[in-house]
Amino acid sequence: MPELPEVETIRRLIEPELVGREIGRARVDWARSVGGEPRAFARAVRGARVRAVGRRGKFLVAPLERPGRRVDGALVVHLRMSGRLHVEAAEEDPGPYARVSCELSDGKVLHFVDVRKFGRFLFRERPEELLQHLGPEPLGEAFTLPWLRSALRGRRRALKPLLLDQGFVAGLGNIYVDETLHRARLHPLVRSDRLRAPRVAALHAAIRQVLAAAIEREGSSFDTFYRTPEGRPGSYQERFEVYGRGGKPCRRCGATIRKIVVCQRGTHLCPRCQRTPRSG
DNA sequence: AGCTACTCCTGGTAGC
DNA sequence: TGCTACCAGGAGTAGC
Repeated sequence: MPELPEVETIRRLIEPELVGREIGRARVDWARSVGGEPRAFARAVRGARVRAVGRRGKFLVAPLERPGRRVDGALVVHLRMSGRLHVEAAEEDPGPYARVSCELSDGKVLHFVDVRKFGRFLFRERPEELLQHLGPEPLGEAFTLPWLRSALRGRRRALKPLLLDQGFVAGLGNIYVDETLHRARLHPLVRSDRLRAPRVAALHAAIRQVLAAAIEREGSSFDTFYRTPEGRPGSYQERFEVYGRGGKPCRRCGATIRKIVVCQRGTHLCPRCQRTPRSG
């Protein structure tokens, strides 16, 4: 599902399609996608100009310029499980799952397509309020090794749920947590405050390496959901070491990859590379 | 503080 | 073939 690398790929590809365009009429086919008030949403974005398309964690944030309005505000988009963004010609059919469609001043239309309806396509006068709970960007300057060491020590939580917690670090999801933990040779149930310094360094490096490599390959597509806005699948799934590889041999040691459940999430690991918490 | 369960949704698939 | 039951999955919320 779209995690940081997929969202960043979408951001890079869609930004030139949106920056400088003015939003005209907005059509909302599923009220909850815009937070429940279709008319208020349409009124808020009408006449707004897109200044940029940024990313914070798994959120896309597009600051707007709204001449004559009290506050400029921003579009805040979260794709969750199945959300996609498409910029298409007006006569193009976005299909049955288009939840929000915004006409653009260049004649095209921005469609928010979301089969499972978990995603959000919101307007916020103060977008920072929605984002303030997020932890540091794992590829940003604040995510340093000393920060991670002290943050891990300050919590007493299993690594997997902690890394999935967007308030701890922003942008990791189920796939990249599993891949990261395998790379760092850490079991998902190891308690955060029990990690020794070399393991913390391995985790810090693994998070950055996995995310950077995935962005380089335009994210991962292993089902029909994720595509770049140009319709292309990413290719990082070809590099998966554990995710979706239950029953197959670990490429590093040959042991059979196991699939277990941790906090209601499918969790993939190599029992030899990633020793259980007890055996350290 | 951290855990578990529950909710939101739908397409896909397993089982009959 | 056609039906039902169940599952995945991010994140917010509630209760313990």
